[in-house]
Order: sequence, then C-alpha cells, then structure tokens
Amino acid sequence: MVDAMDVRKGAGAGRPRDPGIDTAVLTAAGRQLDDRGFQALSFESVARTAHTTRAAIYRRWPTRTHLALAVVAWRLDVPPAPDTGCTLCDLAEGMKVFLSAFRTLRPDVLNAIHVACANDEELRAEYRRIVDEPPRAVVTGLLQRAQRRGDLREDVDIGSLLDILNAVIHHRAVVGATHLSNDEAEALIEILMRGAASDYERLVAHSRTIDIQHSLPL
Amino acid sequence: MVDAMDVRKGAGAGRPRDPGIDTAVLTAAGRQLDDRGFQALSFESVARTAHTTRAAIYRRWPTRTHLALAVVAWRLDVPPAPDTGCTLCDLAEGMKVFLSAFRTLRPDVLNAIHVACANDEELRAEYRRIVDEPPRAVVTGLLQRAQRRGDLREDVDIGSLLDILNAVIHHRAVVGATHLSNDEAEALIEILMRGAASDYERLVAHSRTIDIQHSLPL
Amino acid sequence: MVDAMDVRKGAGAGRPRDPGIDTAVLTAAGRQLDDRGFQALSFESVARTAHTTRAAIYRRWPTRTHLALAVVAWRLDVPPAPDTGCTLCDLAEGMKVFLSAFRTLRPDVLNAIHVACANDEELRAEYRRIVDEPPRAVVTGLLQRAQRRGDLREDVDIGSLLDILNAVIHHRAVVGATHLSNDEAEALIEILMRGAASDYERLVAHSRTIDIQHSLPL
Amino acid sequence: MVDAMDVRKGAGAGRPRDPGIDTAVLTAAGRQLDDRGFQALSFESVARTAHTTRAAIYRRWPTRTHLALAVVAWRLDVPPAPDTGCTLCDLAEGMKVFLSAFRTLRPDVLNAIHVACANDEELRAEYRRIVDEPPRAVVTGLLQRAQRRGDLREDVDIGSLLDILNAVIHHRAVVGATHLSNDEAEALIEILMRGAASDYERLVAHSRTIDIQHSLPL
DNA sequence: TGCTAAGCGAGACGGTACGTCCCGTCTTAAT
DNA sequence: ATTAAGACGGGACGTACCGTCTCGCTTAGCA
Repeated sequence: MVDAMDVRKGAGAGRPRDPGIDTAVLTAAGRQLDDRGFQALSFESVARTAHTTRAAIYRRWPTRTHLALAVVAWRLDVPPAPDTGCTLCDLAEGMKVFLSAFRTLRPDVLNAIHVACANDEELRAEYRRIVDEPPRAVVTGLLQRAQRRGDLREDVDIGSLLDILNAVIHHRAVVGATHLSNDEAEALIEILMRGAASDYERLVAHSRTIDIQHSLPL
Repeated sequence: MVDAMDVRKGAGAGRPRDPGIDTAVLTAAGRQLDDRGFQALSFESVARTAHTTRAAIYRRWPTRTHLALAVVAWRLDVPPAPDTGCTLCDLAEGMKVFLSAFRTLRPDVLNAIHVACANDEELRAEYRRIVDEPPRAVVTGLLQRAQRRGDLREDVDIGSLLDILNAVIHHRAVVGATHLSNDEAEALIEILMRGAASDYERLVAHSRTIDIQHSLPL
Repeated sequence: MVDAMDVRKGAGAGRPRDPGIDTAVLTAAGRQLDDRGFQALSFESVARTAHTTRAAIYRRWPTRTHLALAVVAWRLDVPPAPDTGCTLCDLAEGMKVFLSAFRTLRPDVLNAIHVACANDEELRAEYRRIVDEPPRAVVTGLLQRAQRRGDLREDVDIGSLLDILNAVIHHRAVVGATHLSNDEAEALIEILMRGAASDYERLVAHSRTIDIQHSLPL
Repeated sequence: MVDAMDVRKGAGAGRPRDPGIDTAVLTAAGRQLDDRGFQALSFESVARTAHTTRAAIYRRWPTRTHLALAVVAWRLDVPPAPDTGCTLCDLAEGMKVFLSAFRTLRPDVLNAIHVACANDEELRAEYRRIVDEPPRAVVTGLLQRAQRRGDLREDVDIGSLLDILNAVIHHRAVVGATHLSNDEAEALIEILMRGAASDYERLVAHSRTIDIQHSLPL
C-alpha cells in the first residue's frame, strides 16, 4: 500500500529516502502508542528508539498526529463482509468488523488521535477515511443485502443503524474501558432488529440456531 | 454539592484556602479550554491568567485532567426530569438532559479529558460520577415511569437503552463534531421505541400531536 | 552557656518557648550539616526531621546561617592550653586546639558558613567570636609563655605565627580535604621555629625526646 | 589553552556551538559573581542577562560550580616567573602570582566555589588544576632556582614552603576578607626565610636594597 | 480565676529556581 | 537532497524551599 504521507514534491533528484526509516519509525511509534498512549508519543523518543533523527521523521510526517494516523493506516486490515444469508449471523459478524478498527490501536489512543484532529479539517477527513469509513462500508453492504432480501423494513435508514452500532461499540470501548460483552451485543442487536426488521420473529427462527453469542469476538 | 476536589486531609488546621483562587482558576481554565482545547491547557498559563501560581493550583488539583473535570463539575447543571405523561415527549426532553452534559465543554475537550482518564481508574470513576451519571439518573427515572405506565415492555433492560442513547449522543458529539439533528433524534427514538415499546403505534397516537421535533434542543 | 540567639524582646509574658525544640532543631540541623553539607541545610527539612515547624525555627534563628552558627556554638568545646614547659611539645598540642574547632563541623561546612557570612558584618563577627577566637586565645597564651621563657625571639610577632598556623591547618582541611599529616605538621613546626626560635637547636634538645609526632592528633 | 569545558563527545558532527553564547554567558556569570556572590548565581538569571536559555548553558556546564570555575579559567592569566637573581625580591614577586589567582573573583566567591567542590572529587581536581596549580608551578620554579643557587638549604622541602605561602594568602583573602598587607607579607617572608635560607643575613644583604615592600602588590 | 500574650502545629500564600523534556528549526559534514 | 548529529530559542513540566500569613489550640504568668 502506498503511504499516504509519502507525497514528495520534487522527487527524483538527490539521495533517495531510506525506506528502512519509514518502517523503523512506524514500528517504534506503534510500539510507543501501544505501551504508553498518544500523549507520550514524542518525535524525540520515536527517533531515539528507531535509531534515527527527528529531522528524518519531520520530513515524512509533519505532526505526531499524522504519524499516528500513518501507523493506523499501516496496520489496519478490514475483514471482508460476511454473507451467509442469515441476517442476524451476518450482523454479529459485522460487529467484528467494527471492532477490527478498534484493535489497530488502543481505543483511547484512537480517541486521542481523533481529539488531536478536532481542529484540523484535513486531518479529520484523513481520520474518517482511514479509521471510520472502511468498516462502515463493509457493514453498509451487509445491511443493504439484508434490506434487499426483505429482512429489513424498506423505510429503515441504514445510516442511522450504522451510527448506532458504531456509536455503541465506540462508546463502550472508549468510555467503558471494556469491549461489549456477548449479552450486551445480543441485547443491542435485539433492540435494533425489533425496531428495524420487517419480521423479527422470523429472523430469529431463521438464524439456523447459529448462536449469536458464538460469533461474537470477545 | 460539595466540590470533590475540596477534600483536605486535616481540614480545620492551617491557613484556610483562598476561595477566590478556586474560582479564578476554574474560570481561567474554563476559558482556556473553550478557546484552545484541552491540549493547550497548561498549569503555567492558567496560573498566569488567574493571577496566581502553579503551586496554588497543584495544591488543589494534581493534574490538568483533574482540573478540567473540576471545571465540568463546576459548570454542569443537570435539568430535572420531565414528566408529562407522554413517553415520546419525555424521551425527547430526556435527550436534552444528556446533551446538557456535553455542553459544559466542547465535545473534543470532554473527549480529551476522557482519553486522559483512560489509564487511571480513579479518574475514570470521577469522570463517570461527574459527567455520565447525573444525566443518566434523570433519564433512568423517566424510563422507569414509562415502564411502570406500561409503555415499555416488561422485559426491556433500561440500562441497555440508556447505553444506546448515551452512546449515540456521545459519539455524534465527539466523532461527528456536530450534535444530533432533529431528524436523527427522531429516527433514533423511533428505532429504539419500535424495539422497546409495548405498542409503538399507540405511543405515537398518544403523543398529543406534540411534535417530537419541537421539543428537541438543536 | 546562654544561647546567643535567644534574645527575646518582651520575655516574661506569654507561653514560654519549648526548650525541647531548641535541642531538637540543633540536633537535626547538626545531623543534616554532617550528612549533606551546608547548602542542603533547609528550614523545611530541619523542621521535618525535628518534628516541628518552620515558624518555630524562624522564631529562634532568622537565617540558616544563624542556625548553623548556633550548632557550632552548641558543640564547640575548646581544650585548655597545655603547659609542659617544652615549647615544641606545647606547640604540637596547640595544633590540636586549632583542629578542635574544625571538628565541630566538617571543614567545608564551616567554610560554607563563613562564605554565607561574607556580606554580613554582624554575622562575620559572630563567626569570629564563635569559631576563630577561642582556639586562637588558647594558643596565643601558649606562645606568649614561650616568648617570656625566652624560647621565642623578642621581635617575633605572635599574631603572625598564629596566622600561619591557623592558615595552614584551615587551608589543608579545606583545600586538601585531608587534615595535616604528622610529617607535614613536623615540617611546618620546624620551618616556623627555625625562623622564630631564639635557638632552635636548643629547643629540639630540650623536647625531652617527647616525639612531636606522637602528640599530633591525626 | 583549550577550555576544559569545551570537551564535546562526538565533536565535529552537529550544528556547531555558538561561541558568542560562551562569552555572553561567562561575562554575565562573572558579572553576577562580582556583584552578588556565588549563592546568587543562578542559571535562570544568567540565562536572562546573557539573552539565552538555561538549556544552552546546561549543554556547556552541568552545574553552576562548573560555570563559576569556567569564569575563573577564562579570566585567570598567571604572570610569568620573575628571575632577578635576588631571591627575596623574586619571592616578593612570587606572592603577586599567588595573589593573581585570588583576584579573578572575590575571595568569598572563590571560597564558595571551593565549598561546592568539597564533595565532588572531579570538581576538586578541576579547582586545583585551574586555581591552585598555575601559580604554584611558577613559584615552584622560582624556589628551585633559589635552591640551586644555594640560597635555600638543601634539606628544605619546597612543597612545604609553597603550602605555607599558599595557605596564608588563601586564608587571609578568605577568612580575613582583606588581602595580605605589605608588613604582613614581609613578616611572613622573614619568618619563612629565616627557617629555610642557608644564610638569611646574606640574602637580606644581597637584596640590592630593592625594598621588599615596594614590589608587593597591595 | 480568668485574661492575655506568646508559643505552637498546621498548612496555604505568592514567589524563585531548579533540572528535565520536548518542541520545531537550524547548521554542518558526509553520503 | 538526504542522512546523523546536535545546537538553538522556546515553553512547560513537577518539585523544593523560601519567608510570610492565618488559623485554632495550648500554656503559662499577672491581675
């Protein structure tokens, strides 16, 4: 994957960048974020542990927020959309996809990055592009199939459902400091599907006894 | 309510604290948070603009996170629970209560505070006590009345509903950088109440044509 | 001995000073000076280890220099002048007297106190009164007897001799970080007495084989 | 002579030090020492008056003692050894050399520096190298010539003589707060030379009527 | 006996300075 | 043109003491 940050102006002339520095820095930064959080991420210490210099990092990423986002982009690998034909099962799997984004970095670190983006439109867009959109796209497809299949009412706004799912998972990860439990996920899906399904009882009947809980990640 | 920060060990002895410093510092800190965000909140500059010294602030609040939380506690004034007998109307009002907590400080600032709490159990508890619990208590009462009235199914877990409401509002404020719109609030309430109400159609019929939208804050 | 610092204005009325605090503070201050030197002597830590408060100490001694001098005064006990009739022997003993002053506190601490006195005439006088004069008086007597006895030339200025003795001992203690060795003391006495004695050879002959070295302290 | 403080580890690489800062800091520090003494020497105020930052000073000198010693090294200019063939005259000149070291800074400041060296072997060595040794080397040469010439007895230990000279001058400067007067210097030389000269009377006769007093500095 | 003047512990107050860390920029020589 | 190295002017950190103050309580001698 091309590094989004690696947009050089007059590339071609002069000594080329050492690509080893890119990976060394991303590795060191990631380790630092994992160990001590975003606020402890400093150019100084990253340069130190990556055995390079601040200047070499500044050349690639202008702020530590850009750097942290680069770590996310480097790590994130969104799983493909499940398609078993069973809406409840797919939905349970879909929640894994949302969670996958929250596993690239500690939730509080992602949150801190977001805060740092708060006053910078360009960075916020970058955050959405890298962190928010990919899982959302996957689950959107999943729900659209369900709606086409007739499992969801026609008038249900899929965006609203996604907002709720995303919000609850995010909120729990970030505020509750624990990920959603199986029971909570079940309760959440039940409440949402009772409100959104054309015929909730039929969905449950067709869930092929594949227990929702067993497909939940945590 | 007694200020949580004003818990002095051997209270009574020693020169008493100058209460003017408390308010000056909280005012200055609040202003700083409003103007430039949490990361720009420094003991240094607060001390400067409050015309006092770092030491006097450290005596009261050990970290800038404690200080910021004290600003929230100082500002937050949770409105009383509405009780009109109309569940949908009350619920719409209830969302105002949640929003009131998110208006004490800029959403990104609250979020930043939360991030700072992430690795400190004591602070996280403080955050919950100050920011989360008060509105939650109010809306809990509201929903319990609705349930007693028979508007909510007996088997609905009010806690889960609150989690969802809280999560969506928090998430929108913090991630979306805008508060929930009327339409979004309406859609949210509809989805949740379809899933949770004993008889959603009856609730709508009895909402006395008091348009949900008109009672929403934004 | 009356404490020089204990000059109270309107003594008599009011609660009397707790004498236990005086000794506790002097003990603590002495210990602190012994352990970590003058620059580490702080009202704060003395108060802490003496289980009292800064204010109680300030009431007694206005600066830490006064306090340190009080420790010296409290500890110093000048030995009496020796008078064996043997000038060289007495002189060797006299050097002990000078050294006794340098044993009340570490030489560098005494020196530091002196530095602190440098810009305060009153304190400097106090220092001289407490530290310098007592041993000087003793050895002055000793040398005057020797001169009366005819062992020292009439034209020798005893003050100059004292200056030299005091200076060399002080200098060695302070600059060399080791006290004068026996050989050095012997060499010093020899050089001085060759220059000051009426008949140095006779003095050596009459030193009753009491080896100079054996009467030196270190 | 290379400045002892300017020993950089991987010299050559990196942005070179701004030599203007060195002189600005040494000037400011010297001024501060002259005006208000060692205890008032703070990195803070030196940085302020040298229009630089604490960090730039810390980069060069780790403690204010090192800084003060650097001021001495920067200022000290030891005069060359006199060699007139007249031992008493040379000796009188030699005392000027000792005094030159004590004129680089106020005696109490030098003393304070010494105190600060007391518990640091490395600093003490530095002090000796910078303050003690240079004048000592000069006068050593002077006395060795005198001894070769036969003016001093063969068995006189030049080191002991130097100790005494150095000690008395140091002591007077530091404890007496005044430098040695002419009379005192004369008395000191007389006492020492009576003890150390092969034939003191001859030395006086050969002092070419060059009055000792007239070559003394104060 | 009760008044009153100090002493006392506790601890807050406005300050100054500490030594450290990191920032973002720069200068240099070498690659 | 990038690299490693590292100095530069800044700013904030959290800590330690300073010398002063305000309290409420204790302890005596004097009236």
